[in-house]
Amino acid sequence: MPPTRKYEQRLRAQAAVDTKRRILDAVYQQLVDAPSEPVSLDKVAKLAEVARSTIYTVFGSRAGLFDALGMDLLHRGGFTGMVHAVLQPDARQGLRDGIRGNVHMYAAHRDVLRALFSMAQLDADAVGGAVQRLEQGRAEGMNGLARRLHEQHTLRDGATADQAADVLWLLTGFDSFDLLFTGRRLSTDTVTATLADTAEHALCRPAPDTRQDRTTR
Amino acid sequence: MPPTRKYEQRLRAQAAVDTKRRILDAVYQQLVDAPSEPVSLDKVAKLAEVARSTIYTVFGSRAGLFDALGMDLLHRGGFTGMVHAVLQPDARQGLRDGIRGNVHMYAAHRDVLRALFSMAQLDADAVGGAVQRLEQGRAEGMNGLARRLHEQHTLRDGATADQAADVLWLLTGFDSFDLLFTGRRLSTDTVTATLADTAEHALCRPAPDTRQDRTTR
DNA sequence: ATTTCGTAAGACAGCATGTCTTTCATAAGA
DNA sequence: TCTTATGAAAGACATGCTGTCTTACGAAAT
Repeated sequence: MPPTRKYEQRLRAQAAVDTKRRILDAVYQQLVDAPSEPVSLDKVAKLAEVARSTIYTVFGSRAGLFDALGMDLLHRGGFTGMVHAVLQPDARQGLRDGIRGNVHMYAAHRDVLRALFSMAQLDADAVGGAVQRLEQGRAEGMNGLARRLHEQHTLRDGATADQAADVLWLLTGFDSFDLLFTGRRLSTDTVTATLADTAEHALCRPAPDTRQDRTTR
Repeated sequence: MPPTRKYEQRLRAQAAVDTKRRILDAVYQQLVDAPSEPVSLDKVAKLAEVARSTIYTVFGSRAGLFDALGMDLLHRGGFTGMVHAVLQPDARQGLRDGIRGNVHMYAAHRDVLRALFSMAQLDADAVGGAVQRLEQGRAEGMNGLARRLHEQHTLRDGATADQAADVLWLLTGFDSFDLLFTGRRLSTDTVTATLADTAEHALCRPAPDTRQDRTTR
């Protein structure tokens, strides 16, 4: 039967939010503690001090849980600041600041993002649409940046906006970051410098004033 | 008790090799048919027309199977030709030919390699050491190429051999290929051109004669 | 003719997922 | 204060996959 009287939540709604948080934090922690072994909801439930069935009532499914984790990172992980960095008036500076912001964000959540991206590759609907949405936003951002680099006559001779979009898409991807960060054990600053230098040399005409070679290792 | 008399295989050894082949082909096929859903040994066994237990007696474990698949690709996938491409006298030409060979190999086995690499990231010992060995070979190859680019004075001013090795490592990775090939739906030729152009502009002094901008899309 | 070994067939335990039902405690409404 | 809606716990259950083990057969080698 339908509810016979209205019933607005106040305190208990907050409790529900807390439960959600505890569960999300538990998955996050589980991935940080054991980055390269499979996550079972049983462990997550115990870590969050929650019944395993509660995960299902709150997130609907395993995929829903990881989808929520992705959205959580998207909102709390500094994505919005990065978007603003890319959108600043000077496209060339936007390129560098965007890459820097990107790398910092990737580095801060490396293990969790690695798991999310790999899961998405391996099992299409294992993480809901979180990764897809995230990547689509990045694609649009890089297309826009490429167009603005072109409009501001920053691209080198022979480079088109389309080509620039491809290269930017490549160099701002999580995998590119991780290939250098984890694969070559470079610091975040060195990764930033490497990616930014590569992008500028590949796409832009020689800089008028800025020195663009990384110095630290 | 130990074998009481010597017993050399001839015909049956060949049959064993055939069985092994059928199983490896079945996993390969399974990954090509359903690239983004988990593989169960049950399906593989049915596809290979083999008892599931046979997979264990032949490969020891699930990880052993995928490890063998990786080794199989390494030997039959054209890796050796690629190594020779990189090692030719002219380092700069080795760079371009190496990238071209790399991309062709990645494209020919895209789905299977995607699965192997993602599995390796997600679960450390899910594919044995196949991916690690493969990647270590690539790392050494790129270190050597970077050194030779440096010795032949091909690197642009301000670029060191170490930096070149980092960038080459990045641009010859499977993930970089796939970011462009699958993520941007570029053809293998366009991916080759994009990666090679990016590498040259990022690392080399301006080419004396060769035109180095991709034309096709 | 006898022995060895690759393979089939299947039982079994362990673990994870997903669904469902029952129960409890607590805050909101009356 | 009394009732009701609801978040959450607890746990049973079916399903599917992995990994190990045992038994049995048939064909090739001796």
